[in-house]
Amino acid sequence: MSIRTRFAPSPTGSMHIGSLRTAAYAYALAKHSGGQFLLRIEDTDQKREVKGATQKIYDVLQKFDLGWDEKPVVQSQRLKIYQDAAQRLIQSGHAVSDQGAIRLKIPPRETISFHDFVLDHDVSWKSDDIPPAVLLKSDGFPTYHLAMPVDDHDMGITHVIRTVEWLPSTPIHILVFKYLNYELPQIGHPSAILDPAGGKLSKRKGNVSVEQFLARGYLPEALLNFVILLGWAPKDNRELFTLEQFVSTFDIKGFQKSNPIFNTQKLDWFNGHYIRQKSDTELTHLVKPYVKNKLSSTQITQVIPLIKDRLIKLSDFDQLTQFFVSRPAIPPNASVSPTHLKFAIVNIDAILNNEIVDKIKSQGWKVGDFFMSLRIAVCGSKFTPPITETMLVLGKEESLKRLNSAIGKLKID
RNA sequence: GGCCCCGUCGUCUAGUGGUCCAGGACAUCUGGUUCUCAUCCAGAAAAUCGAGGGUUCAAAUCCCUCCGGGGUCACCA
Repeated sequence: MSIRTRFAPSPTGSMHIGSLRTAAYAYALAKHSGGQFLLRIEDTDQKREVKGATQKIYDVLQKFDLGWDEKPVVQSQRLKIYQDAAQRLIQSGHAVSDQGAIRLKIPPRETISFHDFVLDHDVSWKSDDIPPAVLLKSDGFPTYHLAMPVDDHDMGITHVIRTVEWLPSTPIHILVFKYLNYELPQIGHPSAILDPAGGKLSKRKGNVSVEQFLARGYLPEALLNFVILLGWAPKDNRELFTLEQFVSTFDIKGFQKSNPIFNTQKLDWFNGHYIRQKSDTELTHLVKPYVKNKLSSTQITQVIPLIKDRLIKLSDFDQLTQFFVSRPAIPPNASVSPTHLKFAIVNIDAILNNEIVDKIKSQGWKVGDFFMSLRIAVCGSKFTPPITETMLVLGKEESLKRLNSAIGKLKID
């Protein structure tokens, strides 16, 4: 029998980075063995539902190539099914009406346990510790505790992957599966991502939405690679994974049981790495939505090779190329030699043709010193891409203007 | 507080009784390449394996207690 997993988000806003990770795990578990990865929209709380959120879920999954099989199941379209299930539970004596809602009846003095395939051991509870959870709300909508067993059964889910915060309510679900005469699927609880400040990573504490990371210039492949390694690792210490590679090496034995802290330093490294993997053409295309300064399309194309090794996020583009659009101010106390600049003006063609080094040396100057003078005069910064190449992109005319302007300013000072 | 989960370098982790005085990656530091920065390459520092007891010839690996972290106790998921 093939493995069937599902990703079951609630459409309550933009997708959480942790949800992306859970989706990737569920996807990999299914696809590793050629199974199916299904999608379910858990929209049973009318108050929390956000319009457009469902579409966002589809968009994000597609952006990360986490394609799902079959038609997504939408819980709000299955109300009758849940209501019938609740009635059956009442009839079999396992649920009771309570002020318009229907609650699960908890059997006394029983031990409820299951084998968690992520934790890799049994977890058990005394039934007396379990609360009589509401299964069907008075508005006729099911709670998660009813909808999850019913849907996972109907969808033929074989393996449920959800983060540890669900572990405490698992005995409720086990009971519902049992009383509905449904076979219990395999259930596994990967760790929950923790906030660096403590507690679980939440929207209130910072940037946790996938959209925001994308908007800040992180590549999907970098985000995915980063996130799958928060709580999962292969036995051979590999770090770089495409989705396909992740799927093929995925193994439930790779789950780490402790909760990882969401430290994004490594994400930056992944992002820089994947940016450098791109061709100049691809990168030019990718960076365009982030270009807010006034560089023309041609200029962007010319500049990309110069800044490729310096980009950490796509959104760094403007900052790294600022001196292309605005004439820089010469920083005070900058060590710029007017003699260097005059020499550069006279020899501008040699500079642009990359034939200047010997001439610098024959002047008895250090090559580095000379270029630093140019760098500061032309870009107003001590840190830039190679200055000759930068001037080439700037053009002869603009380069001369800046050199002359710098000389003028230096004289005034 | 009750119940439940977890505890290896700052961070993500490898490790399932001996080959571990614990390996990799990020971050950090140093050196090399380079016209600066960055990239790239090389190297260093960094974990008494949460603590204390056991079991064993032998424990990061098994057991117990404690401590610490996290989750959950909604007609939210």
